[in-house]
Amino acid sequence: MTPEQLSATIVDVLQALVADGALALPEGAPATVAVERPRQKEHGDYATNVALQLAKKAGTNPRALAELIKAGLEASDGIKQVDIAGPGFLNIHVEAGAQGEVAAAIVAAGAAYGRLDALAGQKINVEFISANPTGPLHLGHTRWAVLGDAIGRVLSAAGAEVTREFYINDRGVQMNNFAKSIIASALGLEKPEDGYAGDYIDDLAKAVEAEQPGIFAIADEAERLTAVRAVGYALQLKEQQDQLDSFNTHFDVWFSELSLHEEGQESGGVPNTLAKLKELGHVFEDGGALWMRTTDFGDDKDRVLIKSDGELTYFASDTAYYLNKRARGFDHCIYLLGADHHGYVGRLKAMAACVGDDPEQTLNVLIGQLVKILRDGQELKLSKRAGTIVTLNELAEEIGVDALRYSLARYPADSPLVLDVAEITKASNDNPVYYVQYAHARTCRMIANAGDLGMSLAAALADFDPALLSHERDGDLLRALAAYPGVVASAADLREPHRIARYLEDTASTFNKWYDTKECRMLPQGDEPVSAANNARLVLVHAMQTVLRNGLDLLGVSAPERM
RNA sequence: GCGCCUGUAGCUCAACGGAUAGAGCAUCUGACUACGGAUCAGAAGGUUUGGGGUUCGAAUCCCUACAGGCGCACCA
Repeated sequence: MTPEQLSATIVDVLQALVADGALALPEGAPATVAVERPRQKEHGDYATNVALQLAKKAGTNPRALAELIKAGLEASDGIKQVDIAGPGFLNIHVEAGAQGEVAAAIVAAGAAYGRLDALAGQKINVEFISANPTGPLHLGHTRWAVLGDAIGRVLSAAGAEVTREFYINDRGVQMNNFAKSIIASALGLEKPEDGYAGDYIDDLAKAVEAEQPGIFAIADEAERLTAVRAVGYALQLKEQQDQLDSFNTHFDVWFSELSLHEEGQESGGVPNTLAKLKELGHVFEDGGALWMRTTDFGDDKDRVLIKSDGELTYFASDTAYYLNKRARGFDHCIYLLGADHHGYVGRLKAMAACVGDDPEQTLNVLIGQLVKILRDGQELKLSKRAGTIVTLNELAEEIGVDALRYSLARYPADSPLVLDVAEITKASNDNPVYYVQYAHARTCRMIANAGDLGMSLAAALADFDPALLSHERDGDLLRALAAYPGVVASAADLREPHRIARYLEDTASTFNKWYDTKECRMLPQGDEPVSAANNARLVLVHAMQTVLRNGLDLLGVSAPERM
C-alpha cells in the first residue's frame, strides 16, 4: 500500500458515502486526498486531514465526518486500524503485508521507480546559466548549473519532454570589449575602460596566438578585432562547455543570440518578431525609438526594441528568442535567473502577453538568490575586473563535483546561501552528500555479503513474504521508500529539486537506524540457515538501493559502490 | 521613493495551512569480539525579528513596523 493507493482508497470511501447519501458534497468527492506520514508514531502509519477539509462543505462537523470515513476505511483491504484524533485527524495503521508489497514493487520497477506520467505530453524548455562567453564560469553560475540541471532531470522524471538550453550572448558590444581586452593583453597595451581583466585574459591571448599565429599582427584594426573576437569567442565558449561537461551538467541546445539576427529564421528571427509585434499592435515609436507597450500587461514601463540610433536592444533578442522557443513547440519556457535580474520578470511576462500568450501558462521565471562565499569569515567579492573570480573549476576541484553539486542542490533557490569555503573543505566528511552516498555503498556491501552466503534477489523475490517485514523499523523504512514518487511529483510541480536531497537524507537516516536494529538483520547469524525474513529484508535492501540511486541521479550526483 | 526576495537553535539551513517547529555542524554523554562506526542511542539548545488580523489550526496567508540582500537604462 503506497500513499497514492491509500489516497485512492479514501476517495473510494468518500464516493461510496456520497452515493449512499450518507454524505452530502455539492462538488462531489475530491479527486485526491492528502495523505501524510505523521511525525509522531502514535499518529499511525499515515494520517489524513480530509475530514477537517471537507466538514464545512458537507455541512457537518469534522469528527462526525471522520467517524463515517473511519468505518469505510476499516472495511477496506490492507487497513488494520483507524483512529480519530484531535479535531478530526484520521490516523491510519496499515497491514504489514500490504505495506511490505512496496519493496517488491520498487525492485521490479528499478530505474523506473519514481518516474511518473504527471507531465506526460508536455514539452518544456529549461534555460539556465546563459553566461556571456567572455570569461570562465564562476561561483555565480554554479548554483544555476546545479539547479537548472536538476530541475531538468526532475521534470523529465515527472514525464515531461525536457530540453536544456544555454543562451549564448554572442552579439553586442561586450564581445568587442572582450576582443579588445585580449588584444591589449597580447600587445601590452592599456586595457580598455569597459574591458575585462584578470589572468584568464592573458592566458586567452596566448591561446589565441597559438590557435592562429600572427593574428595580432593583422594591420587593419577592424579586421584584427573581428579575427580575434572570433577565435577568442570560440576558445572561451569551448572552455565553458568543458567546464560544464566535467561538472556533469549537459545541455541539449547551445543557442546563439547572433543566429536570431541571421537569415533563415522563420517565426523566431528578430525581423519577423518585429513584424509580428507591429501586426499585433503593441509597438509604437517615440523619440526616434521603437517601443513595446509592455505596460499594457503589467510591466513598470514600456521597453525599447530599437534604439534611436538604430541599434537593436537585448530585449528585442529576448523577445525573438521566446518566439523561437514557442515556434520549436515548447509549451512551457522556464528561465532560471539570478536575483540581480529579477527586474526582468515583469517585462518577460508582459512580452509573452504582447505576443498573444498567457504568461501564466507558457512562461515560468525562477529567481535564485545569490550565493555568498566566505573565506576566513570575509565575503569574497567576485569581480572580473579585479580578477578575484572563483571559477567553477576551482570550486569543483577544491570541494569535489559530487559534494559541490549536492551542497548547492539541497537548498531552495529562494534562500540566500552562505558557503564558507574553509568549512566545506575542512569538514567535507560531514557533508550530507557523503551520508547519502555512504548509505548507498552500505547497501552494495550488504548485497555482496548476501551473495557470499548464497542468497540472491531472484530467490528472495520468489520466496517473498511481505508480512515478514513487520518490525516497526521495517515499516518506517517501507513508508519512506513508498513516499519517493510523491516527492518527485512535488519537486517537479514546485520546481524544487532540494526536496529530493532532503528526502534522501531522511531516508538514508531511516535506513541506518533500521540497519542498527538487531531484530532487522538481513543476513543470517552465525550458522543459521537463510530464513524467509532474511530474504524479505534482502528485497528491502534492494529497494533501498534503487531509491538512493534514482534519487541521486536526479541531482546529478554519483552513487558509489565503495567509499 | 517604488518593486522582488529573505528573517526559524550558537552557525548553515529544513518544514505542499496541520498535531509536541526539525536536521547537520559545533558542545556534552554513551555504544566497536558488530550485515561497513563515514554509523547509532541520548543530552542541551526556540516567544519562528516585533505587533495586529484571517480560522478548527499560522513559521507558512493578509496588514504593519524593523533588519538584511537585490533590482528600478534608448546598459549588456
